[in-house]
Amino acid sequence: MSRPTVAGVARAAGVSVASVSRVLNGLPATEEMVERVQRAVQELGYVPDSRARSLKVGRTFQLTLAVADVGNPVYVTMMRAVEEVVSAAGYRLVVTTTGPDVVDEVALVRGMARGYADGLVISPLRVDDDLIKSIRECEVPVVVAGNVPASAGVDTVRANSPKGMRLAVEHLLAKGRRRIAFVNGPVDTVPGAARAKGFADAMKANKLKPVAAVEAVDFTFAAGREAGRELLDTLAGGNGGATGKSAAPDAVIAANDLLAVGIMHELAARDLAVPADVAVIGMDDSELAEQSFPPLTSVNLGSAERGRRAAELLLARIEDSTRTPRRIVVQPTLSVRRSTP
Amino acid sequence: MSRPTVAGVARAAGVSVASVSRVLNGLPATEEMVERVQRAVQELGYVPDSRARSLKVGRTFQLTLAVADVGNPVYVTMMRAVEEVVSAAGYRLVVTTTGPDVVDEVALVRGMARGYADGLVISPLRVDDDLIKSIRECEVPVVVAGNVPASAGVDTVRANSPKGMRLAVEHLLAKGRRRIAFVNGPVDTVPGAARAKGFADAMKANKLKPVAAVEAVDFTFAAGREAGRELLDTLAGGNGGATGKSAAPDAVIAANDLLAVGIMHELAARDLAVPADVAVIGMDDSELAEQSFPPLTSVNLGSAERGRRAAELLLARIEDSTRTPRRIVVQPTLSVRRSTP
DNA sequence: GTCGTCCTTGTAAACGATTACAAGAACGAT
DNA sequence: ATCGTTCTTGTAATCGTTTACAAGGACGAC
Repeated sequence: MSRPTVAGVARAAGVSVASVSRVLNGLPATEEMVERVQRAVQELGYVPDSRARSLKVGRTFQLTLAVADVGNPVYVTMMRAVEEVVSAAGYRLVVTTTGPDVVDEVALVRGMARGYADGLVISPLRVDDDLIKSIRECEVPVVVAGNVPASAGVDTVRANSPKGMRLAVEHLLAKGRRRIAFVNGPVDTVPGAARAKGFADAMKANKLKPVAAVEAVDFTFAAGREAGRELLDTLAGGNGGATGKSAAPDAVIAANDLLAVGIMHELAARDLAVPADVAVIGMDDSELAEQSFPPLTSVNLGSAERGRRAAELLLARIEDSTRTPRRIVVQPTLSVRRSTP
Repeated sequence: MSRPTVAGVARAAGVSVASVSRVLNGLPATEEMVERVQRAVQELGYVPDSRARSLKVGRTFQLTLAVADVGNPVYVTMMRAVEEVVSAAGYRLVVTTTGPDVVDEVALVRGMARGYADGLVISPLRVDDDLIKSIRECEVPVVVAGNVPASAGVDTVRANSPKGMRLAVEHLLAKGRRRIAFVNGPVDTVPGAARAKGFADAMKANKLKPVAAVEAVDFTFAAGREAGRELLDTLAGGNGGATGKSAAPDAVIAANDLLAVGIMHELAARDLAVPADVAVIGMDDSELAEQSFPPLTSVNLGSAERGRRAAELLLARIEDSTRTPRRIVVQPTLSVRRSTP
């Protein structure tokens, strides 16, 4: 015996399919009708088929959140915020992961045309014209949690990296650190580029020259550790053979928390104390920042708020597809912990 | 102009809808037919509607992975493994999160009847008869990544917690630690219960008495920290007024990595050195274990392999729904890092 | 030339829901 | 008693696919 359908319920209740559908959707019906249908539904254990329903009504009541890397704790913060907003609005949230390649992101956005969900929040690492084009042409509303050109004409919620960088640099400066190094992620990514520029500007504004800057191969812990190694090796070498503390920076800023934690491991391996010898600042202020040891001072780029606002933007656009695109930028704060003096 | 359908393509190509569908699905057709249809598809930018398709064929080519807490790094390991297997088999993976309540899990499993996906991998924290019943009656195949009674008759892949505990205890013993404390998660959860029993058995087998055991309110970092506080306070009090090191355990085993890291923070706050004063062992061997400082010795309960096997089991059952349920248990190993001597 | 076979293509009926429209019932007002 | 209004219910069309079935064409064998 296969799954009951609305027709089966109708038969069991001795009413028409239309009536069944009506009581199921809370449309007006007599008490007796409601009673009979609900009894039949109970009896048969009927559950409506969402595919059929969404085919007819043109909505799935599902929303998709696409992130590049589930291993990056900044996304769990964002995910929680998005989940909260969309579930309050009666949507299911499904999460998919795209990986670092822009082509996969384009494929995902194009794929939305298949009708998987009513909307998409995407946080792309890399952005190119193809991706922007696919977003503009997407069948369903898309909001970008990240930075795309205003000319793209899409809803976005982004962080203010430059200001975040300024917070970091000035905090270090206030603590008397001036030999500041920077470990970025890949500079061909959107956040990587933004942070590179933000860091350069912040340093210039404070009349500082970076003691070194290295680019990790991605935004992961392993890459951070490797970048830390490279950073410290280079510095030791550049000092004409001097080794160890003398040549080391007295502070390093990392483009995200995973990188920062990787760097702290490398510092520890070289017996450099954090924050006594080297202060470390991360970015994202993810759960990892408080879990790391020492707890990591981190620039809070507002990932929770970005998630929340992105979700709200998406819901608003689903409601009214003609509204003019908004570009929200959320302001950073600094969460000071023990990795800085 | 709205989205093109197969009818639109058929009109544009001057052929029938059946022919369009056939070439789209790779069924035999003349070269010319294929040519014309593909041209029309290109021209109109046609993308098939997966809702309609799956309504007709009864499959969605989506699989769901449901986890309790996206913030727990053990799930990212598992998620990666599942993703790899299912995408290789041509399925999309969607991830949803259930929260800690069993009723939400039941709702999710029941909800699968709506046709969201062709199968489900679920890793429930808490299991009751309702949940088992819902799994057995589920319209789509379900495999449980976790422990449910054999009588439930469902495919499961689970860890061997008792053996894992034995690895942990014996490692500590080999290092000369005998004052072993245990921090568990909620004992009304499946992993909590398994680890409680595993720990007790392992201690007994080695003729040891636990110096203390506390139960955290959940499996999170914050709960670990709080449990660490409670543990150390209790011990200090129980020692008749003596404070600090003398009363402390010389080793702590935690039921997962998040708890372990929380405990390490509390130890640090009390100037207890890891591993010199207190050794710490976590479980799950998640990414957090290598990211923490000092890197955490952790019992690898095989989350990646569990994910992989669970996904394979699911695919196999989708293939053949009559096969007899399998119960796979994957064996633990110990990843020794610097939190133990 | 006729017939049978095989191959390609088209027509129309599903899949399981929602909903426009029509029909019937109930009821009060005239 | 008749009519009009309102309210409830049923019939049937529809969403965008796939696919069973039938029809037509090509071709070789007799």
